[in-house]
Amino acid sequence: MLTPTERAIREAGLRVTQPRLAVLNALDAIPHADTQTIIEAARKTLPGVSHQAVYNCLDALTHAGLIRRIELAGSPARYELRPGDNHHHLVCRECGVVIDVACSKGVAPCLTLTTEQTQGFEIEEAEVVYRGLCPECATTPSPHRRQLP
Amino acid sequence: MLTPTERAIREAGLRVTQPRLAVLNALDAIPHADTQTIIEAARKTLPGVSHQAVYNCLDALTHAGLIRRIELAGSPARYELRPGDNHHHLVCRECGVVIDVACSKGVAPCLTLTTEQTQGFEIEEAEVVYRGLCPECATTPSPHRRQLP
DNA sequence: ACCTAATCTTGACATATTCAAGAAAACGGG
DNA sequence: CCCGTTTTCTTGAATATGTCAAGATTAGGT
Repeated sequence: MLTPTERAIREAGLRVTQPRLAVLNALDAIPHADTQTIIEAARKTLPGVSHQAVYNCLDALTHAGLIRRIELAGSPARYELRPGDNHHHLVCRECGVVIDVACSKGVAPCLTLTTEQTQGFEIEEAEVVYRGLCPECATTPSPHRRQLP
Repeated sequence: MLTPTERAIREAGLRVTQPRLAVLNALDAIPHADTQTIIEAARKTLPGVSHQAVYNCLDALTHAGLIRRIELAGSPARYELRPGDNHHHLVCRECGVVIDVACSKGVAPCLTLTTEQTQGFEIEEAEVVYRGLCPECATTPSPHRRQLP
């Protein structure tokens, strides 16, 4: 008998291994974790796992569609579970925190391009990132990151 | 008498320097150039310019709002001129080419979030990335990048 | 239990970016 | 036009993130 997580891995055509379970557990516990954080979290359940194994898992699980890679300016790659559900991200430009925001319109109307606009591209997905200040950074004067002097 | 480019640099509170002009010229000639490409292009007009100077310029000009940084999964940072005009990007997942696409709706309707959705964030901008295959990669069988075996 | 392919470990390597100290350049005032 | 102050650049090393490759181990079908 397989757990749902194990079943999902198998159904993606991948073998169920300790590093993969550790990575998925880490992502379940820490949404939008960056690579370093995932490595550290995975080592709590699987002490000696190599960083290379974690990179391999992240690549394999991303290609399999079980997780999704989020790349944001100025910080290492982050990953999240359940790429299928239709949501986007709010990113604080000061502290880098990422939170989910549901897409209010289902299939978002302005994310549909005309044939003329796509210029022959076959569009597969649209990704939206909202940038701004989180409540903490908006109220705190300045002692944060990446700000002009 | 200053050129428009020089005036823009001054009005941003920055000094007009050879490296900054070289970087802006490079970006004018090569839209969506990555850092390495910018360094090479800048050295055509200013032969010995250091990579560090180019990084400094890119940071300063980004903070000043004269250029915009675009970060895409798996490739180094890219930059573009005129961040103010309302457009988004189409990215080929095989060859990495980036092209502009105008936002068809002016102020895009679905990019407006409700107060409940923003959870206290002060949103400053929304960024949209469309991913897919460019015409060349869509018609060519496979000998490209980043594809599962 | 055995076999084979997939996956992991190890350690070096590659690439992108940042740090820090001194030298050079920009530009406002004399 | 030259000087002084401050910004910016050069140089060279360091850090961070991610990749490569060879051999050992493991998963899972038979």
